[in-house]
Amino acid sequence: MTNKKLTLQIDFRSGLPIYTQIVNQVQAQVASGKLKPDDQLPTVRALAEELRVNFNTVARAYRILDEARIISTQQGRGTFITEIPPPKVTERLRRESLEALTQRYVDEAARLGFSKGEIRQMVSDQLKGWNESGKSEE
Amino acid sequence: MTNKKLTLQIDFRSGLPIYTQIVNQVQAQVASGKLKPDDQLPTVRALAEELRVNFNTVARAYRILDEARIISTQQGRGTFITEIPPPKVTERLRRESLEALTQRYVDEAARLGFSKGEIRQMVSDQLKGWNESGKSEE
DNA sequence: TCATAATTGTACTAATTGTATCATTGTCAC
DNA sequence: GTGACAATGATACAATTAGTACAATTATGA
Repeated sequence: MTNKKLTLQIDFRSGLPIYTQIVNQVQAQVASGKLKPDDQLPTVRALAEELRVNFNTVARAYRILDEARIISTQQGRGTFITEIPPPKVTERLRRESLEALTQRYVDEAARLGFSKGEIRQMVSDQLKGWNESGKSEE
Repeated sequence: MTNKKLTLQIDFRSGLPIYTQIVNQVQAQVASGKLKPDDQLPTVRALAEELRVNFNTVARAYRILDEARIISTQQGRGTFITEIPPPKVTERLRRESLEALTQRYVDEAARLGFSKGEIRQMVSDQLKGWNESGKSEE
């Protein structure tokens, strides 16, 4: 399912900024599994109209969620839920997830005619230029 | 062989514009030798239908490839892979293709919280169970 | 041969979507 | 009251994809 209704309840008198409420509720729905990876969120304008707020407010919420890697916004395309970073999944699921991702990569590289050696070398090179701890939490 | 099937994998949510994905993959297949000089690519409309995108999106990709002298588009005739570019260029394209593909993979794995060691290990494992011969299967 | 249709890429425009910048409003400390 | 700051809104912009009309080439058939 790519497109979700995304039912949000905005309380205009709660004192909480609207964009914060949007952030919180989207976050909650992702956490609860109501929103799943690759689900497409409403456009900033559509959601804004539904909530009767300015679309910049929605955009602001989306930007915060994007920076938090919860969603991925793409100009001209739309906004999508990213894959859940596995914090609490089992080790087995974690492994399977990496396995699937890697298999897609290797298959694709093979399809493009690259050899084992080339692939191994390139992965090695890319990993070299990457500071392990820096999960880019800046 | 004049006409190729041109199997492309478009990921509509990868963040990369569709036309960019087409460019990258054609480029990679040319570099890898999977597509050879004088091979005819699908028409913009045919490829567009297959990929379920607008034909202008394919046309845009073709135009970029044309400007890069990788393909030659001829109004009313079709689109063809150009003569062999200098080996220097092919080698560069080849490397760039794999580099881009690998970077996407590593970035994604990193984003999901996997460590360098885990990634390296998984790639190594996947490569092990793969018989090298599959280089140019047709 | 010539006329005409079909095929193929091109050009221009429109629609959809998110982004950037600045203005307005409202609240709170002083 | 005044100034500072945060939240929201208004406006213009940029990126991507789609729609429509057209031009060049090739195929077809009288």
